[in-house]
Amino acid sequence: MKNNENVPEIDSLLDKYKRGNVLVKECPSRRVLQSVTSRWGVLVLFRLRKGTHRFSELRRQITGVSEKMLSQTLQVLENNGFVLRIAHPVIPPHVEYQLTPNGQEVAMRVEELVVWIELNLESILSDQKELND
Amino acid sequence: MKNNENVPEIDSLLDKYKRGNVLVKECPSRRVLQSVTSRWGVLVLFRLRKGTHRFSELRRQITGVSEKMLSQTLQVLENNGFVLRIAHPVIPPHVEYQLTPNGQEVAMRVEELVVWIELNLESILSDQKELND
DNA sequence: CAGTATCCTCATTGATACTG
DNA sequence: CAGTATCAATGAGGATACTG
Repeated sequence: MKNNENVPEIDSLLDKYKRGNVLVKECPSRRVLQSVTSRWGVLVLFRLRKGTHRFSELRRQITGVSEKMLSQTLQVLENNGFVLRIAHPVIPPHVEYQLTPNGQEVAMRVEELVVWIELNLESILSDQKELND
Repeated sequence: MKNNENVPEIDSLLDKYKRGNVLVKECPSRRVLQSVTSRWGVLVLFRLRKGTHRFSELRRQITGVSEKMLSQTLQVLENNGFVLRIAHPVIPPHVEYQLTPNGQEVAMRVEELVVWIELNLESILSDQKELND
């Protein structure tokens, strides 16, 4: 470590390089990207674009998701500041989830990707190669 | 099964519902979406937007990806018709990867998502909740 | 209703070594 | 160079039961 010169400019360059570059393993942006593009993350963001939803609504609308995965996914998105969790202090519990401003921004872009795929599914499927055994 | 009337309209409705709806578990579009938003899939698509690249180039540029995962990811994207693989019959081997027209379309949308995250990283990080132990 | 806790499985991933 | 093959480890994910 001592024979490695600690040149300020290099540190600064490295920081800049790492700040917003998903191609760099250590860059935080890659973590954020993964939370957004995670298996259930995409679908939750996509669904919340339509507006506020309760836990059980999301659970029913996103076919195949388990309670555990949904709750976990929502927590990650909440921790990243994309989803807002609003718990009404009533019995039985009533919790609503909605997008934050940043959440709106990413969800908008996620939606464009999703919608393109949905609309072009036939074209995509016809291009797919057969995977025999 | 016999007491379940096979009404054509219902079948047709079901088909339409399943055709391009990622929220439905059985819908092929969800598989396609996952291949695109997979851990390394996003990064490969993002990188290939810049143009054709060789295997080893991608391997070096996408920090942290293993040979196995890169090759696997490229195969999936190729099978879905998003990536074109061009192998030049020379020794040593020379293989290039580029986007297909459909690949360009998805990659464009992936890029918008990625770039937004990169540009807004600071805002996102400042919103993040602390996850102590 | 909206979760959490626990246990368990198997798919994804990585390290290493080898090949046309 | 551009992979494949093999094995080992991690963690994503599911089933079930329980709780404020």
